Amino acid sequence: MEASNQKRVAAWHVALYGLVGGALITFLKVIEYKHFVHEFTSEVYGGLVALIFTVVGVYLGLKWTRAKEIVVIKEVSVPANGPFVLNTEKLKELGLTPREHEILGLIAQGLSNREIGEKLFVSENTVKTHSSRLFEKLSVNRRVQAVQKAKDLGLIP
Amino acid sequence: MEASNQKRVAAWHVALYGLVGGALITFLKVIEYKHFVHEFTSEVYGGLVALIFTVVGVYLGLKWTRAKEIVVIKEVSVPANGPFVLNTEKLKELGLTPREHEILGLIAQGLSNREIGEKLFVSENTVKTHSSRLFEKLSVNRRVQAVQKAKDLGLIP
DNA sequence: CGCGAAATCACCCGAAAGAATGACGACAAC
DNA sequence: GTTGTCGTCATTCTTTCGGGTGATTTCGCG
Repeated sequence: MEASNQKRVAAWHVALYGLVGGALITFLKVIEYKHFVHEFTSEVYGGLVALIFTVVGVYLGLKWTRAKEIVVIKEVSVPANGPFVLNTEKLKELGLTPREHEILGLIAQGLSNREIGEKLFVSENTVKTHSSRLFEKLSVNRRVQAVQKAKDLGLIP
Repeated sequence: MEASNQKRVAAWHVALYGLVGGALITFLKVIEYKHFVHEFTSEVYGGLVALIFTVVGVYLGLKWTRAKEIVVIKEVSVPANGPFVLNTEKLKELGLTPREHEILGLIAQGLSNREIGEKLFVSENTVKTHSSRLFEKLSVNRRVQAVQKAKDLGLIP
């Protein structure tokens, strides 16, 4: 869509250029028949034509490349919601072990300790131990708070 | 640094343009003295000059704006981070009462039932009743699940 | 080899949460 | 006036959580 649009614009400008050129040639012919050119030297005449067409050329060049400028956009965003990048620094800073981090993710999915235990093939008691240490490291005392804080810190999606 | 560099380039091109223009005028004078122009009509002569200077103009226009392209870059980001709009339809669809919705928000903030009761000046039992009905309407049975689902549905920020 | 970190599991206990049920007052709608 | 919804509160009971303590195994590092 972008490319075809550009092509259409270019074609339009070419046509415009042809029309302007034709009009100018006609104009030259007219002033010639009116003996306008005989009052000046061919030097001045050539200079006039050169000036006019240079202006036209520069104008067209600007016009064309102006369309190019728009296309040259560049992404420079930061706060956006990317696919999610884990905050490894915070992870280390808090001293979360891989297992604790894993369980944190499962807690965030709304699973109970028992369900987590079944999913990981460990006892519910083990899950409770992990989550306890997890809460301690996150300085929270409820799982909802843990989830909220973990999301803020970029530990979970 | 970027700006001064651009200025220097522009000045250079202006000078170049002047030199080329002078050279062409000299060229025209030479061919005139050699009776070159007398072999053609002034139309053809003007057309030639027009063609040459148009090409020069377009070239210069492209050259100038090509430098501009680099300047135009940056900007444009697509964070799509809306401030949060409440999904009123889902709210009605689920039949959540204002009170239930309010408590849902407090649950999402990690508050316990008791804390919510104190905040709203009602008994903890009332909070439990509300949250029970809330879970029923959301088809969940744990508060973390409720928070997760509510966020997905756009019921809370 | 000893030492520490990590993971595992167990037991206890109190608090919180969840499910179920019943009840009462206010208020709008029919 | 009857009906229905909403908010309020209570009681009972079960499950889940969270905190605390202790123990075992495994693994890597010095």
